[in-house]
Amino acid sequence: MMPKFLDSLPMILSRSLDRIMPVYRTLFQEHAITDQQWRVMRALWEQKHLTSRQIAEITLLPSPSLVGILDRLEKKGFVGRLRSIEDRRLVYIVPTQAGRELQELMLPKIEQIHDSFTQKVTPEEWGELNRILEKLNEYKTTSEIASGNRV
Amino acid sequence: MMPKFLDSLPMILSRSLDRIMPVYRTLFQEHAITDQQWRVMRALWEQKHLTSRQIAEITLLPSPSLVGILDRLEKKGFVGRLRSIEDRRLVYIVPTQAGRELQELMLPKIEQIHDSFTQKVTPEEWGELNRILEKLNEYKTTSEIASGNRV
DNA sequence: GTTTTATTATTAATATATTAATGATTAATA
DNA sequence: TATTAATCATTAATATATTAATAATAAAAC
Repeated sequence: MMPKFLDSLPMILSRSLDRIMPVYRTLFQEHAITDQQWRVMRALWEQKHLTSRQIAEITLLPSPSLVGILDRLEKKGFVGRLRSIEDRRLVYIVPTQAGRELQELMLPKIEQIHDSFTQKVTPEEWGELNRILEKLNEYKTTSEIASGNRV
Repeated sequence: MMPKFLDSLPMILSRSLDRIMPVYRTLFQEHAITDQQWRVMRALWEQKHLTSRQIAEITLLPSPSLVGILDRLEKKGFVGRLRSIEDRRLVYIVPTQAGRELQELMLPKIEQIHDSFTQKVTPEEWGELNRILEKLNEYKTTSEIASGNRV
């Protein structure tokens, strides 16, 4: 009855990420950027610009982290910051020419890696994975959990 | 044909973790410990002691991070460090009385949360999830990926 | 129109991740 | 057994995560 620690949801997901990320990271290192920095560049793909907030939502990166990540991407010359005129609270993040070139260079290989993963399972299994994870992601209030309700 | 960024394996796993961890974190915060600190305490459950290296393997926490995590758990009085006599390179991590009490206190609620997740899907789906993730975790050399082999 | 409330990006403080390197110790080998 | 190689915990340097707070600005309410 006692759930094995190693079989808990956080552990099985973390274990998968631990196995998967090194494959991507080899590519990232060739271009001297980090996982998070690539996430930002990838989000800018086919976009003229995005606000910091939009990038945080798309990439799942927390806003406070994003400040430093964008600082470093800016220093590397891959993005620029542009303060909005209509709403001066907003800051638009814009990929530079070098940023676009990096995207063009990396995206095919990223997709290649992605394919190498999806092709390890059948299309049905890939669909199942997404469907089951979505089901687990469904919102449940902490009060429900605290009260021990078995839904 | 172009895989959607948001549907990539790292993103779907990260998104799940982002949804799941806050549920656990509410409990962690009640006891003023972090995710990682709980992982260590949980690994010590029903163990007299574990080496730092063993804990790293079980918890998936990187060794360099573990040093600080153990420092803080030690300062909180939940674990102790014991240098091995047979092999003086080893350091045994031992839960203190307070550490045991924390485990006893938290474990039932942790299991309750775990159940609340598994019960969102059928037993078959839970099995499928684990099986599919295992399949995706299977090792593939970076050279295979670089060469673009479709296995 | 002025006060209040929300929103956006950011800072601050602490904890952790990543990669490479190091000191102490033990195992392996010539 | 003297040397070399491997192992364990740790440090160092940089990047990111988490939570709370703040400054600037905009929207809402009065």
